[in-house]
Amino acid sequence: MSGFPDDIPFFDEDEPSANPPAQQKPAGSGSGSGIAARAMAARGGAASARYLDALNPEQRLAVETTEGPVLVLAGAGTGKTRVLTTRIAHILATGRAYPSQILAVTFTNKAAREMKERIGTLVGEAVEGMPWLGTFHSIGVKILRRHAELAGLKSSFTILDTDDQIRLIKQIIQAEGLDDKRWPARQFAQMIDGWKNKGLAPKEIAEGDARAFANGRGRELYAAYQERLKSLNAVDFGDLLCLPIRIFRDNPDVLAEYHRKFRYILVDEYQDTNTAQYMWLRLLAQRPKSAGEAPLNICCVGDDDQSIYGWRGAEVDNILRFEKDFPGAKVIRLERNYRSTAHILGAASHLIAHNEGRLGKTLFTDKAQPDEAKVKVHASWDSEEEARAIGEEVEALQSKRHALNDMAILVRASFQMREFEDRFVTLGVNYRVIGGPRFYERQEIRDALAYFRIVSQEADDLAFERIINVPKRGLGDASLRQVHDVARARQVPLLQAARDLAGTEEMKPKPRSALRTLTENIDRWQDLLDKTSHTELAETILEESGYTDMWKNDRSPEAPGRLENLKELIRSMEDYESLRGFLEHVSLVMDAERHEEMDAISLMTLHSAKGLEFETVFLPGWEEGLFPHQRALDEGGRSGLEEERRLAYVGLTRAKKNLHLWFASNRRIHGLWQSTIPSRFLDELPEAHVDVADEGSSYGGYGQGHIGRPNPYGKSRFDNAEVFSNTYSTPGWQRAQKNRSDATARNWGTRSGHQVERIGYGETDSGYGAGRGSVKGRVIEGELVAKSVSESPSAFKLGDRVFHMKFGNGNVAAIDGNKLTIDFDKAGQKRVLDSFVQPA
DNA sequence: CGAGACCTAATTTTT
DNA sequence: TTAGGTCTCG
Repeated sequence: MSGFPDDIPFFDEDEPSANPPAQQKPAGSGSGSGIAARAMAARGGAASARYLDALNPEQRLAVETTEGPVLVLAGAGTGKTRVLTTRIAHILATGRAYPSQILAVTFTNKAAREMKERIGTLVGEAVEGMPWLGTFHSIGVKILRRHAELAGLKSSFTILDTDDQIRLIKQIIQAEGLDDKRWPARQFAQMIDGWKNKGLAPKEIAEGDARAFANGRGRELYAAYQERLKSLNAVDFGDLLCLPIRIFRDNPDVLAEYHRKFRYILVDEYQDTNTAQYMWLRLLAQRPKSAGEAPLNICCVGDDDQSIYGWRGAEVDNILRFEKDFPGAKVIRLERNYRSTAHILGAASHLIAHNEGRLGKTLFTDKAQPDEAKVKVHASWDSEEEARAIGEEVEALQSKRHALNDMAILVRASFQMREFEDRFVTLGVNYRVIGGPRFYERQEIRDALAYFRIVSQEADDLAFERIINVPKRGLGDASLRQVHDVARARQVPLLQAARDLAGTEEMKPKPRSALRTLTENIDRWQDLLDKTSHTELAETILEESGYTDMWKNDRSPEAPGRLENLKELIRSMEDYESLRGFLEHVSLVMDAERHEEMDAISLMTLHSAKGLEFETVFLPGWEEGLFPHQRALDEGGRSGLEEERRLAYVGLTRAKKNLHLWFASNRRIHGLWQSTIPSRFLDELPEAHVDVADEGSSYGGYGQGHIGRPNPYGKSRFDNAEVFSNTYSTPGWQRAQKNRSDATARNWGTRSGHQVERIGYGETDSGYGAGRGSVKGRVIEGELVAKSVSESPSAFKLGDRVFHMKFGNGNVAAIDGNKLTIDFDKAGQKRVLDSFVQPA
C-alpha cells in the first residue's frame, strides 16, 4: 500500500552502450552483467550449449528462434516454463542482450519468482540482474514510479488494494448523494475494473456502460473516483496498467526510451492477457519501423485451451489473433507431453476438441505403458456419498504407499470443499486448502498494515479511517465525520485534521481525549521510525494501540489464529529493510509464502489448479448446472460453455497417472436438495480412454425407485439406469438444460482441526499442442442457455402425500413458491424443490 | 456503541 | 443453508 521511490533504478545502469549488436559479447565490458558472463561460461565454448541438450526439438526451436515475433503454443505439461527460462538464458549466453534489456512478464508473483529461480539455476546464480522480469503489475509500478509526474502523481504514490478501493468508492457514491445499497460499491468497483481491463478512461467508456450504473451517472462516478485517487496520490491495480499506457501514448519520447531499451520481450500465459495488457505490450513491442531498428523480438507463450479467466477480462482473442497482430510470426507448438498417461491425454484431447474457437493441438506422449489405468467415472447418490467414496479411495491409495501430497481434489466451486473437509477431519486425513482468502487479506493483517501505513505515510487517509476506531475507542461515525469536515475545510490529511481537532473544544471531551491519545501515539511511533528497528516498531504499535489486546480479549474461536497471524506478519517483516520497503512489497505481493511440509492431500478449485500437477486427481461434481456452471451458461452463452470446457480440460490435464471423475445424482444447493444430471462433459469423453467404475456399494438408498425411472431430462450414458450397462447414447442436453435450476452455493467454513493448512496460492507449469480451428463466434445460442426454475406456485397442497427420489415418501408440511418443506417418513424434515417430488 | 433480528444473495481470482 | 450486511433497539 505504501510506496517509496527510493529504489527507482536509473536506466541502463548496466549497459555500457545503448545497443549491443546481436552476437556481440557484453561480458567483460565492465561491470553489470555478471550473469551474462557466467552464462557464457556455462556454455563452455562448445558449439552447442549444454542447456540446449535437455530440450526436445520443438522446445529447442522455441529457444533458438530468438529473432522476430514468436508464439509458443505450449500444451499442458509440455515444458513451457523450461522453454521460457532456457530462452532467456540463451539470449544472455549468446550475448544478444544484457539482462536489463530483456522484458519478461508473468501474471503472478509466483510465476515470476519461479522463473527467476530457474534462470538462476541455468545461469549459475540468482538473477538479480533481471530488473524487468516480473508481473505486469510490478513492472507497471516500476514504470509509473519513474514517470509519475506525467500521470499527475508523486512517485511515492500509494497502491490501493481491492478493499481500499471499495471503501473509497463507497464514500464517493455516498458523497454523490446516491443510495449505496441500491448501487453497491462492490459492483461499481467491478465495473471500473472492467473498464480498466480494457484500458478505458472515464471519457472513453461506452455510453451504455456509463448509463448502466447509478441512473446513468457511471461515467461521472468513475471520473470522480479517479480524481479522488489523484488527490490521495494513490492508484488502484488497474491503474498500474492503464497509467503506463497513457504515459506511453502521450509521451512518445518516453516510449522511445523503452523501445531503445528492450531488445527482447517475453510474455508468459499469453492467453490470460486482457485488453489493457495487450495494448501495453503492443506499445512496447512496436518500435517504429522507420528507425531501421532490429526486428521486433517478442515471444509469447501460452495455451488457448487453458484460457479460463475470460470472466475477469482475459481475452482469448489475443492469442488467437497473434499471427495477424504480428505479421511474419512464427508459431511453434509444443505437443509432447511429459506429464500424463495416454489415457488421460486422450480423454482431455477429445473433450477439448468440442470447442470451436481454438488454435488446436494434439498432445501426445511416448512414455505410454500397457498397464495404465483408464480415466474412471464414478457415480454417487449424493454429494455426501461422493465425499465418503473419495475419502475411501484416498485411504486405499494411502495404504498402498501413495503420498497424500501426490493427490488432489479439484472442485468447480469452493462450497464443494466443505464436504471434503468434513470427511477428512473425521477420517483424520491431512489436507490442505489452496486458495481462498490470502494472508494479507485477512482482517487482522489489514488492520495491522493500516497502522503501519499511517505511521509511515502521514497522508494515508484510508489507513487512518480504518484504524481510527479499531480497537474500539469511542470514535464512531460522528467523530469521523467531524475529522472529515476539518480535513476538507483545511485541505489537510485526516491525521492532521485529527491532531488539530484534538486540540480544540469542538469535540465532546470523551472522543476528544480518545482522539488525542491516538494522534499522540501515532506521533510517537512516527518519531520512532528512524530510531527503532521496523519489526520492533511494529510490535510496539500493535501493543500500544491496544490492537493485540483487542484479540486477546476476544473469545471467539478465531482469535488465537489471528494473534498467530500477527506474529507471522512481524516475522515476515524481518526479510525487509524497512517498514516502507515492506509495505511496498505487500501492496503488490498479496501472498505470503508458506512452507508446510506435512503430507497432505490438496483441496482447491479448478482455477487455482492451473499450472499444478498430481499423480492422482479427483474431480467431483461433474453435473449439469455445477459444471458447466449454470451461471457461466446463462451469462456467457456459448463462449461461456467453451470456457467451462477449457476449465474441465485444465482439470483433466492436472493428473499424471490416475484420474477420477465423479457425479452425484443429488446435491444440496442453497439449502435445497435437487436432483442433478451428469455433466455433458462426461459424454464428451472418449469411450476408449474411460471406464465407468462399478461401485456397487452404497449406491442406491431410496434410489431403487430411481433406477430405471425415466430421467426427465434426457439420456446420458451416465444416467443411473445405464451406468452399469455402459450404453453409449448421445445426450439430449438441450432439453435437459431447460429445467436446470440454479446450482451452487458458497461457503467458506473455517474448519478447525489439526492437520489443516491453508495456502495462498500455487502454480507449476502448463503447456500445449497444436491444431487448427476457426476463431470467432461468441454468439449466444439459445438452446444451451435456457434458464432455471420457474417461480410459479407449487401444484402441491399442504398435507399431500409425495415421493422424493432421495428421501422416499412423506407429507407436504409447508409450501413456499416452488419450494416444499416435507416431513419424510424416514429422512425427517427437508426442503426440496417441488419439481423433484411426485404424488405418491 | 453493541447485540441481536432480519434480509439477501449465493462461481471462478490476480494484482 | 449460511454468511454477510444492514437495521433497530437498549
